[in-house]
Amino acid sequence: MTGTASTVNTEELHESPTLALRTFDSIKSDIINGELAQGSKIVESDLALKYGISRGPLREAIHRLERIKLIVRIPHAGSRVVTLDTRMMEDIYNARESLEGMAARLAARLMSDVEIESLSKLLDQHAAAISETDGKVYFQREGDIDFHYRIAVASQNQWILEKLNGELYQLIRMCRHQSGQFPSRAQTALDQHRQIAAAIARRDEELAEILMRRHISGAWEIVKTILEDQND
Amino acid sequence: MTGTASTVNTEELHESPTLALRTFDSIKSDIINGELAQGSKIVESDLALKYGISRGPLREAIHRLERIKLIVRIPHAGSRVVTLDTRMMEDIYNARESLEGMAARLAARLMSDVEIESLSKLLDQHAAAISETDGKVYFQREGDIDFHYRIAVASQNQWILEKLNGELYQLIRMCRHQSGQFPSRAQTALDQHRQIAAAIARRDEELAEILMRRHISGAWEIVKTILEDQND
DNA sequence: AATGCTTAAATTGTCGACAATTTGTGACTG
DNA sequence: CAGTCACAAATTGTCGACAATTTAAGCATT
Repeated sequence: MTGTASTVNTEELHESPTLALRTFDSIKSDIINGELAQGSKIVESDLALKYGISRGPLREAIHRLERIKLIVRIPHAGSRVVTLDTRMMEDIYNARESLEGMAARLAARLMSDVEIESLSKLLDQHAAAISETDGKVYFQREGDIDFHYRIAVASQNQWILEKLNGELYQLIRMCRHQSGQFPSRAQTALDQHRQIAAAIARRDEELAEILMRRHISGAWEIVKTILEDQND
Repeated sequence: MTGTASTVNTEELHESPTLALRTFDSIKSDIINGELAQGSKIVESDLALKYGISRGPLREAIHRLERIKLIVRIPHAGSRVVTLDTRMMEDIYNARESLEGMAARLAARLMSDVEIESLSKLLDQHAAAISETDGKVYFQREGDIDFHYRIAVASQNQWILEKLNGELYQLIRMCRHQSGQFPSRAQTALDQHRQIAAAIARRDEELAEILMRRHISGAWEIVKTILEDQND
């Protein structure tokens, strides 16, 4: 670990060894950024042409996108980009709450002292970034996910890590990206992160889980009102 | 809902509309039943021949099996049937504990009165089956999962339901099936199920979640010792 | 005899063409 | 004029062949 990066790029940097995986990454970005609109129909031959590959690997890419719920597929009837409604996001946030709560509990049990130290430094960097930009931290989005990502890794639970990082965070990124700017919650979020980190440092599994769950359910309350205001 | 079925078949009964999906189901059964041994190599051309299809749909089936973790895949290097070690099962049970805890909480909040009544009747049927067979309930396996399945449905959380039913339960079934007979825990399990159902009927979200988590973590302690004894 | 390189076999990745299914269109009938 | 059936277009599902990559085996070299 270099310790210099304030944001961790969770994507693979080295080119994927297969066409299908590279295309999967491309389409994933296009969906998250909104270049492929929500609910728009996916026609295999069109996309194959657009990305310059044949239908075989493209189909695999689509299947992988279905796996992480960015695409909805119906046999013989084709596939569409997912449409994020409030109902679905509530499911996501509830699942995230329980999973990350467990992750925080496990992290409190298993994290090494040097990891805990490193986590603390990460939060210092976030604090610095907040005061520098006077609360309008642009990278708060990624920085926030960065903190949660570290907890997930520290849990040493592969299943949970994979679901959070590969699926839930993607959907949350997409939702954030396509819902305009969020109110600057950077300072309160950081405070809560600090409390969680402190509980972990104290090896207080119970408290770490409770604080993490409260943190996420609080975030959901905000997102919920935004989504509801949007659709009225 | 008919109310007559004591065990719910969670698989699709009507033939799947596509070759890939049918083959997916076949291979899935073969893996869970142990006809395809853990860790054995999967060669696409061989399996395609065995199931009488071409490599295209077979590849899709394999991808779906990878998705639910019954197969592990490495690009260009082929795929193998998963090997269930203690480490992995611990991840599974920890994830299950948090997810089903949340499901029980949501069920306590959202379940309709008639659903609660039906759940109670299901437990009566389980009790009858236990006394009939004098504790040696053969279908306890499925019956147990049946109860948990109902809670997952009642949570009305699609994401959680899909992960539990499509992924975690499959792995647990496979683990049970390939670890010989488990000690008859039918009576204690039923008692705990009754307590959970009672908490749900009382709309006590907090208690429902706690009891469900305790129930599952207790089950893990048993499974854990079995797995450890096995590998020594 | 052990190690490293070269080559051959086996296996996966990719492609384009064909078959099966669904969806949309339009004529026909009540 | 509404509803239904048949037909045609578009799209997905399936297949077999070819290309790229990994794994293994065999040979030469130290």
